[in-house]
Amino acid sequence: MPALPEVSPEEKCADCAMRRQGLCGRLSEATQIRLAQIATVHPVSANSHVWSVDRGPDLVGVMVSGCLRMLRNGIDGHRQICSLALPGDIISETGGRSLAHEVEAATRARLCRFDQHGFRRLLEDAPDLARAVYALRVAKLDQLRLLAWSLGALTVDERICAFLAMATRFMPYSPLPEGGGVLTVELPRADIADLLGTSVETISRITHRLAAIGAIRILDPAHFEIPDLSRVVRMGCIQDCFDSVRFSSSMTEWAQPRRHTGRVPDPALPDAARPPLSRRALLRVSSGP
Amino acid sequence: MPALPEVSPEEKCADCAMRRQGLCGRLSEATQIRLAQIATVHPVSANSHVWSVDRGPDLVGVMVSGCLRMLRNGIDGHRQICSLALPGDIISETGGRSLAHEVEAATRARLCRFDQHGFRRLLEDAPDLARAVYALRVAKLDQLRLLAWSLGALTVDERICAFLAMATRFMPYSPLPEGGGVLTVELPRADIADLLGTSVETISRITHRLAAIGAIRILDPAHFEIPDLSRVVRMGCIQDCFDSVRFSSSMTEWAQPRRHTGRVPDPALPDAARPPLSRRALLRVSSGP
DNA sequence: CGATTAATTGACCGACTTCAAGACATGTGG
DNA sequence: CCACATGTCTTGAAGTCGGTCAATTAATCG
Repeated sequence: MPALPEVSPEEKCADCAMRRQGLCGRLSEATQIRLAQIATVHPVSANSHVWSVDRGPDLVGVMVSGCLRMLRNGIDGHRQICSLALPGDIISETGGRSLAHEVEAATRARLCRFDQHGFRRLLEDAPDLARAVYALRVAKLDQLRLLAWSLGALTVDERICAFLAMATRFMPYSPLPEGGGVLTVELPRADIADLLGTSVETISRITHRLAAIGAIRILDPAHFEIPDLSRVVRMGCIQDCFDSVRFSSSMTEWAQPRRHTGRVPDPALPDAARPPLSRRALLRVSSGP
Repeated sequence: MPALPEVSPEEKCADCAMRRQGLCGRLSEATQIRLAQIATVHPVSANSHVWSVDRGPDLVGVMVSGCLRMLRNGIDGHRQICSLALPGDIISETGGRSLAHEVEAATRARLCRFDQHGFRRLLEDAPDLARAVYALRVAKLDQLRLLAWSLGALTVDERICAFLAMATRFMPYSPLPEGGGVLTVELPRADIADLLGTSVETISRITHRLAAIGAIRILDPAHFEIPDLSRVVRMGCIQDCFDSVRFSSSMTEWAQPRRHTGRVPDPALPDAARPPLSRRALLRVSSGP
């Protein structure tokens, strides 16, 4: 790598899509700058192994783009994804005493990694960072409870509906003028299956069954049109928590108000950060029913 | 209630079994005393409703004895227990934005409740309390990951073995001189079923199948003799994490060393805190093979 | 354009749920 | 002390959801 000119911490984060969301979005300007000093962005290719409890060094950082999967393998190769790390989410994997699991890239991703010791020091020193980390952890706990509940109490059909509905909250979702919207599921079928405790075949069968009854339209394997989101929410039995479960990618519901930053926040940014729909999907959408 | 004589905070906790375990066990003497000032112990009868996300006021406290279940109902009455609160565990349920769930007493229990505002103030003021709460939350996250994994990746048989094995870590377990030990499962079958995402019938069938192959002996519905724990661990596919997952009831593995308290810690206390085996179970145990 | 991977579709079958009834323990009141 | 009621646990029989295996189609990429 050629030696780049020195970049001030402020500039480093200037064009980062996650600057006002997730972990960083909950930090004061001052803490953000101090964090930037110990941060480096790492690109990660899809399906690459990011960390494992056995031999990995400690890993602390925040997701910038893409998606990681935290999973645990069963004896027979049966995998269960326990958590997804989405843009804005904090990654904090410390070796040693913990449930054995691995962290892999589900898609191509970028991870903003922090120096381990620097982060620990900053954690002691900056109460807003400590609070942000704590809040994100509490949110993850809720997400995990939801997952455990759906795995234990819902049928596969219901789980898939619940997933599709929730995915509109943490994955690219473009509302359509006629109502409803187009959901871009950035995960391959195998990962959805491993998350929902089922098989790719069942996912396929059920999504097509959902399409048959008009609950969704399958534009292509990664794009679903949802004409009536509330219907899918109901089919997933998550009416009671659809709005209240929090994801770091959707900051609107977080209790803490946005701080005054001295600049006018750019409302277009969150949408611009999303990858555009594929050509084909756009075609199918614009030539809708 | 007759007016009791004033009790100093120190005396209040003097004979509490959880004094050196769980949340309280991780606090400095000073913080413990300050916490005692805002604490009151509440007995809870089995199956009583302790809290629900809808209408309950905020609830903060620590389990002293017994067991609570945190659960979520499905549309058809299908319930999933997402977490168990065991002695030493912190209970901290704040209303409002959160995954809708309920907290019920799985057994007769005692809950040491803290004044909400006092606790929040103490949390800001005492870093050891904040650390303890954080550590317990991280542990719960691990437990929940384990649950999600077992629900998604394991067969029912494996889940039951994993549960029985883990239960030796967080429920009364008396090692026997000949090796193995007797596990007291304080939960009724219905709760085990709701935790493992199965039915009481299947639990019954599989435990008896396990007994048939000699993996366990059923002394009575609540007492299982486990001749070879490592075998059950292997059958539950949790070799890799059996020792490392932490529970507040088993403090030995926690990283933080016990603080100097000025008294010799009583090694008999943890065992004495456990309820004794029933008469019948003792009979069957002593007249073993 | 072939080669590789991902997604779909079909057929089969077995594990687990469900429904229903029996066994067992515990408690209550006469 | 027994009869009766209640709740928990166990056992049996039938039906089905959903996983596995195998084959086909579609998408992706040198």
